[in-house]
Amino acid sequence: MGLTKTEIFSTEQNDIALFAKAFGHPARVAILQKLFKMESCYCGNLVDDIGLAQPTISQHLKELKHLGLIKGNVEGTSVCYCIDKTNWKKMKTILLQFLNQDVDLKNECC
Amino acid sequence: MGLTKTEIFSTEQNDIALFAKAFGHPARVAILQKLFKMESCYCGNLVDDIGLAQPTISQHLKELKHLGLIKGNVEGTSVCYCIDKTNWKKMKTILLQFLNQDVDLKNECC
DNA sequence: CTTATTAATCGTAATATTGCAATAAACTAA
DNA sequence: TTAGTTTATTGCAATATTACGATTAATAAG
Repeated sequence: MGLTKTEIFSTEQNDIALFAKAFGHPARVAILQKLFKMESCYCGNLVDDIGLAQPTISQHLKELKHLGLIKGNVEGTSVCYCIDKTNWKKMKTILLQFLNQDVDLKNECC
Repeated sequence: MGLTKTEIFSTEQNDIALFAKAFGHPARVAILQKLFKMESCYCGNLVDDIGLAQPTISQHLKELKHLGLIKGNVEGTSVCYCIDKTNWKKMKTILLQFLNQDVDLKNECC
């Protein structure tokens, strides 16, 4: 199989999983952290900073872009990437609600 | 390859990725949500609630337990699962810091 | 036009993940 | 002991992910 049965889960559960999966690889975590620092907007900078080949970085960028977490702006032969603040906030709302479930958890059953 | 190059990333980046990966599947999201509701601590309840086979649920539980997010308590032939609040808080601290990076992001570069 | 630069895409190999049937293990009850 | 209950483990098939070399596409510079 290797095929997730998305149809048996709610939209919310699938959304949480999709966003979490985006952060489920250290390269994508590193890319996002660099973009937040605003020091390496260009794809080439990310390739230099992180020790992965250019096609690999490009692939990770594509995933993040597809999820809407980053935006890419073509400048000549370069592409400037940055965080999509609006979508980041939307994602945060969804994930924070999930992470903060423990606040109203009183007792542990075991 | 299919092999993540963990050695080129920081401990923090790998930790974020590991926890996020745990939430990267809707079945594990569903399991945790159920455990927070305290209605289905037993493995069998989870199997009934979520529409996946018992070995599959057992496997997801094993991953969550291995990460320390849940605890399992044997009661006869059953096993009662629940959230490990302490470790959940630790995980939250790490992920929240990552998710809240946008608060001091002033301008977008593109 | 030619060459250089930068990033995306293609193709492919290797590893990881998901899912379940079959089975085993551990305990309970009769 | 035997039969039933519940969960874990094993083994396997199918899909997904990760990574990169080779190539392509697009633009810039000469």
